Amino acid sequence: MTDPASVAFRSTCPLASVLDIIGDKWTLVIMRDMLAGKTRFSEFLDSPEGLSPRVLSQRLSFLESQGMIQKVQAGRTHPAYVLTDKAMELKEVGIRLAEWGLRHIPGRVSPYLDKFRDED
Amino acid sequence: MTDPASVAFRSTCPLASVLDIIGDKWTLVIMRDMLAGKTRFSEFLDSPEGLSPRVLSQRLSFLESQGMIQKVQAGRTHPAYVLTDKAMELKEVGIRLAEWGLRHIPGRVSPYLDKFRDED
DNA sequence: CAGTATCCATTTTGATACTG
DNA sequence: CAGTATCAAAATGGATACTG
Repeated sequence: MTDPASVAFRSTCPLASVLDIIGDKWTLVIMRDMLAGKTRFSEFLDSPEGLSPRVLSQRLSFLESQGMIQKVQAGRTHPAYVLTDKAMELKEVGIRLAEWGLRHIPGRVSPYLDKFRDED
Repeated sequence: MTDPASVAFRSTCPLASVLDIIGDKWTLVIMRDMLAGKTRFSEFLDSPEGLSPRVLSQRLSFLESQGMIQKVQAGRTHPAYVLTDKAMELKEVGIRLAEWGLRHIPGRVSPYLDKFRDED
């Protein structure tokens, strides 16, 4: 794996630094979709949140540069994006965030959460 | 930004919706400082990440409108901001994010993490 | 001290057209 | 299909002066 590209970390605080990598509204959504089995560019574009190809492309590149995802392309097939082990270590955090959302935000619906939990 | 903000949720997904509330680079940093015992406006401004009074004010108002923090003002004393129980339920998530940062981002330093862990 | 107001630069985004 | 290019619009941010 290549060295992660440098990020302009605001401090040496580990929490703030993690946020410098995944602290936005899109990154964990993309990772959620990967966890749900999506691998292709067009599949991510189809998410209900509706992100643009521009933003998706930017996030994928950045996440790859940070060693969070890997772009796999075998021959002439469609590229597949998969989470690295490093990123998978955030799965539990994602589940807990979603559970918090279910508890505290009315009207949330989660078809996949039970499935994710069971895989642990 | 004084209106009791309703959030423009992008979807009914609980994870995406949580990110619509705390999905940025500043919110969890402010909550971290509250967890560390800070309660006052000027204390938050002193954080090593260096946020402006403008951003701080915006985030505090929004978080209060979302029931994440409470502004406590007794008489003529300085206002104190404290996390609600609802927000405290994200403490464990914050700890896990910080631990991930310590493991995967070189050079991170965390004087308070052990303390936070012990309080659980 | 606790914020708010202002000004302005930078970033981010959306929509969409376009290319291999 | 998998992106990139482009352009305008909007959100966000920093710095700082200012008020009760």
